[in-house]
Amino acid sequence: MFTLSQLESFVAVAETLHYGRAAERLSMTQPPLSRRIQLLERELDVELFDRIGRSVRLTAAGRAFLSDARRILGLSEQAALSVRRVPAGEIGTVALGFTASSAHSVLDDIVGGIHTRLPGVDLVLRERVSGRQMEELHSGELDLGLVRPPVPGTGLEHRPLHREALLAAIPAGHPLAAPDRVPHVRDLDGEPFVMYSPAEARYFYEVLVGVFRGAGIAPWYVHHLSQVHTILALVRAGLGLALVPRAAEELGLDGVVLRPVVGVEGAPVELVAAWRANDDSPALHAVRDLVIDLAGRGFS
Amino acid sequence: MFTLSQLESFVAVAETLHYGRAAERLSMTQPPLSRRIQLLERELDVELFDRIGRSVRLTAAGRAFLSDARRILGLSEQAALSVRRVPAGEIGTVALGFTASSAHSVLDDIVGGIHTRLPGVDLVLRERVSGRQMEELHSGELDLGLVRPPVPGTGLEHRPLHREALLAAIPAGHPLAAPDRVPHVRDLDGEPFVMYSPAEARYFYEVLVGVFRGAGIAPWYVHHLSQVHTILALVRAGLGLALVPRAAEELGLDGVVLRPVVGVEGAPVELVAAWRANDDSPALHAVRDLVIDLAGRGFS
DNA sequence: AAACATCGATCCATTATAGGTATTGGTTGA
DNA sequence: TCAACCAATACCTATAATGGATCGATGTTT
Repeated sequence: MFTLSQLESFVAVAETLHYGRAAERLSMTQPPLSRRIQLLERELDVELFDRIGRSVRLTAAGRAFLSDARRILGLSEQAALSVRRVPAGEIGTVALGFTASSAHSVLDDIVGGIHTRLPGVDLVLRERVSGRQMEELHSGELDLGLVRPPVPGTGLEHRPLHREALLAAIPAGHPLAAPDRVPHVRDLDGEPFVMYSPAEARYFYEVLVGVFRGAGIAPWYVHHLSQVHTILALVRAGLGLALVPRAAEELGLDGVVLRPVVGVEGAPVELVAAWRANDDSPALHAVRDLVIDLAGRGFS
Repeated sequence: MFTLSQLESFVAVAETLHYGRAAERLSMTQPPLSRRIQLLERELDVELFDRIGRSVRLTAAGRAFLSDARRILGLSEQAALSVRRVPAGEIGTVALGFTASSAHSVLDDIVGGIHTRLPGVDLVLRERVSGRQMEELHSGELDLGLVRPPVPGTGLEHRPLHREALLAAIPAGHPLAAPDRVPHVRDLDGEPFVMYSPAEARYFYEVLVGVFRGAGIAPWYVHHLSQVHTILALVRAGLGLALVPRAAEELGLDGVVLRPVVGVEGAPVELVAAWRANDDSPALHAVRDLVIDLAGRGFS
């Protein structure tokens, strides 16, 4: 196989059609350049130049090979440059998992921020429930996950990103939705309630169970669902009340009123970023640092 | 800049993840292979492998570089193979000129023959009158021309390809078109006649003038045109008679009858191939030889 | 736990390759 | 015909690549 320096030499001679000047351009003397071209021609088993007298001309084969040589040299230069950008995290692929509920709050900002500040990073987005994300983080199918706590301490690191309040979702005509009415947790006691599924949305289920237990009440669970927009649809249909994260406001659903609830203060819904502790992918580091930085700024 | 053998070594180690086996595959011993990879890493200023204990793993940069390395090696191999095919004429570009009239006879066979028997040759087709083709052959804009004689002897070589008969084009209702009638040249004397243009179709003009002079007749030129299909359109419209090459039968125009004419025997319309005498392009040689070969078989 | 096997890195002597200087031979232009 | 030019050649030197022996570290076996 020929060498890249042979290609460089060939291109230089092909462009100058003068061994002396080509050698000068290559910072060498003319005799070894002649030898290099000869070796390249022997290697390819093809005449690249016509040496008629003291004039040098490309043969048809030389013309054909010139464009290939330029392409190979260009690719090589490109590869050398871009591989240097990998350890800086500017280039790479990151598989990002997210829960359906986080898609309504922080995902837009994260994807947008990566697109503008890490344009060389390819994001692969996968919607998964938190448990499945943990599994796939371990197996390597995911590099970074946006999950609900808790994160088991075996091989995964994590960091809180975001806390959200819970709001009551009330059908528009319902008495609790009256403008002068301030809903209280106790108002939910015994009421029909659209609950999260303990299997597919275990985190929300447990958060709500904790809230109800703390308040000493017991709503009447008429349905168990996992997706916020489905829950709101049932609320609008009048099947019951619900508690949903504040980000549900972004959905802008008519016919449902979202109200703070006395006794459900604070921001009990937490979102954390999780990743493999031993993952040394520079692109992951860059993305993770960016996500944490965005979280610190409140995901403007 | 790195070398291609460094890339080969890198790919071998990346695929085996074992310096010893990779060295074996490269027909060398392990120490110089270690050094090659180290030099490549120093050249790129990037760690390509993690040597943890006695296991070798690709880094993120190594994975990114692997695909580039494979592409560069593949291109190089491809370039080395294809440049060998150039001198055989199997690869290259040939600019082929042709007259409008030859498009109706031999061009299909030529283009088809090149496509099947010289699939690596790119044909650039240009319709030009014969005179312009000669100019562009000299200037290098064309490599091969399908022209009408004569070809001036300065720097161009040529070879006859094809001879064609002239047929009379007669409107369907005309007395000469009657099935039992055999047209004779003298029938054209003084008749309205759609003539070739002496400027744009000089060859046909001169051939017809020669025919009429030999027969001692003088048709009445009602139009001067250069394209066969335009001439036939005027004949169909009843503006006059015409003489056209037999290939006009391919046009299959209704309303016009094509008939042999007594006194215009033989095949007076000649087509020749012409090319630069000093052109050493292998692709041109291959195409020219193929065209001549096809001509010898009568363009089946 | 200790001996052993495995594997990549290092050291060193040898060989091969590439580069430079001087020169030749052929071609072009004055 | 002579001089200038240019690529090719010959020859020598310097640099770099190779291979054998060995080291050091890391798992593995008994």
